[in-house]
Amino acid sequence: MTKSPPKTASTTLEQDSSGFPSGDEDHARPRRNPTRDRLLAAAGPIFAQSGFDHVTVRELASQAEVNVAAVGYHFGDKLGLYRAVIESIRSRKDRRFPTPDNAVLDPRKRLTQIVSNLLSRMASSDETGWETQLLLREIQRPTPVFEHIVRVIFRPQFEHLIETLRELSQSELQAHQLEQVALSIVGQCTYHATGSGMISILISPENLETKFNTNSIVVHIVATTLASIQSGTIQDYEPVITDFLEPITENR
Amino acid sequence: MTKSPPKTASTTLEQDSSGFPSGDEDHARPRRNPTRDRLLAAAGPIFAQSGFDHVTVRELASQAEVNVAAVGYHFGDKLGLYRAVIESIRSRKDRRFPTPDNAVLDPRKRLTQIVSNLLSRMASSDETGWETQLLLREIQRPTPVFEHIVRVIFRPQFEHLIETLRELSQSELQAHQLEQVALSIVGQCTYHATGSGMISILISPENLETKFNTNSIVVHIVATTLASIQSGTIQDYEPVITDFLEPITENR
DNA sequence: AACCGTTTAAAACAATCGTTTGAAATGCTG
DNA sequence: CAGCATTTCAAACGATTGTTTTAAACGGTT
Repeated sequence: MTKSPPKTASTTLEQDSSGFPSGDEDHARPRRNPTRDRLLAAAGPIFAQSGFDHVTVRELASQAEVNVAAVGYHFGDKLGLYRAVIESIRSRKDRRFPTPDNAVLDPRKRLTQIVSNLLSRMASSDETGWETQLLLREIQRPTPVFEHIVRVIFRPQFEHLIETLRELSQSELQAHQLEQVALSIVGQCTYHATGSGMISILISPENLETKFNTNSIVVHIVATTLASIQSGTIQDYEPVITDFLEPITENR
Repeated sequence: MTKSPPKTASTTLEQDSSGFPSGDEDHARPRRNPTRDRLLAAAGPIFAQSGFDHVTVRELASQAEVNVAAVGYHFGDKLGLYRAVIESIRSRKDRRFPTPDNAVLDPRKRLTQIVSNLLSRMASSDETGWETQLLLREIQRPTPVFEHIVRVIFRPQFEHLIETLRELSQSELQAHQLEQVALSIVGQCTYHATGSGMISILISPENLETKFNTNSIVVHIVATTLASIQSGTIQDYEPVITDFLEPITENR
């Protein structure tokens, strides 16, 4: 009864559909604490590698060289620590890419840059890689933090990608077509990251090294994207394929 | 000591790097047994929905209305039951698609059929849907069965897709380019299946229903694929994008 | 009906999970 | 140094996991 943890546990029912600060709270809230920081720093890569469910608090505490009870004391529970990791990712991203309007660049080069950043950070688990991998795991197996992540992290990047595609298509594509192209890009990048285990079995080792490294895949994704959004292609093919489609599917 | 389970547990170290029959074993091995069949039938959709790790043997036994000990008795352990589910998928697939050479069809229509089958089976979890979803989970989080699945289930479909793309490209693309295009297709289908939760947040509800149903996505994927493999497009774009790429990435 | 191998059933097993406890250690203010 | 809040620690809690145990029920053969 004599103790008062700095953060209450998240066992209480959620009042705002996400356990994150709404923006108008006391700033500098994450107080400097050696064990708290050590735990927070160690938790990110561990969560990214194994996913929230498969990570044990004992593994977190062991890697951070703190006591297991430190998780409950500083973050309420395991999910609270996970939320703090997500928040650290967001604040770090905002600090590094404050305003993503480098609109002066050639849009084709900008698209290449987006894809390259996306894919290279997904590929290897280096310093910045674990953040992207953690977000990837959130797509594959959503936690209670999922919706919050999509709104504050994914949506801005998604709209930035769509804006780049809009310039490239010279306003010839409708909004939903731009969204489809954007999702195709993200989907291909995601697949090359999560499906690398299968790809390395399906592709011959020599081609895997020379033709399926990160740069080659970036070139392929950007090339096919540019080919598909150049004038007329999608519009020309759509009715043909729709004819193919109708006789083989019965529902909808 | 008086009992002799039909299947020994897989606790012994693996002798063949996969716990599956090598092909020259006694046929008709899966003997008819009501509780065994009931357990096997119930396990498939459950594994598909939650993944191997998150499924408890008590949930399996409860859904199948059998005792928990039946898992250990008939399949050795939980992984043995999972292996039996995989084997049932494979044998069922071989029976339904004995020889996939419907080469008389228009290759464009054949491609549309492949994508439509892939995507529609990924989308909904109906009778045939759980099989594809189980294989999807295997890609996202591989179990000890992963490599076996890739070799006996994924590789044939992958080569069928590549063969169709080869006909479409009229031998203008190299082998690795066909593989890249095939992976792009599979990647987009996979993403629309696994990332549906995120897509439904990013896309407006009206567009989600009219422009992002299964058929619309099939049309878009096939259209962009056809656009990218028509003569000259990839070859024309590759050097340009490679120039974009070099000044922004430093490694390799 | 008696036998016997096969199958089922309830209960318990050991291990591990997230979380909590209560006391000891620490840090800071007076 | 005394006093007190904060933080750390080892230990244990209750719940849940996959698996095993032991006996009862079943099914076919003699």
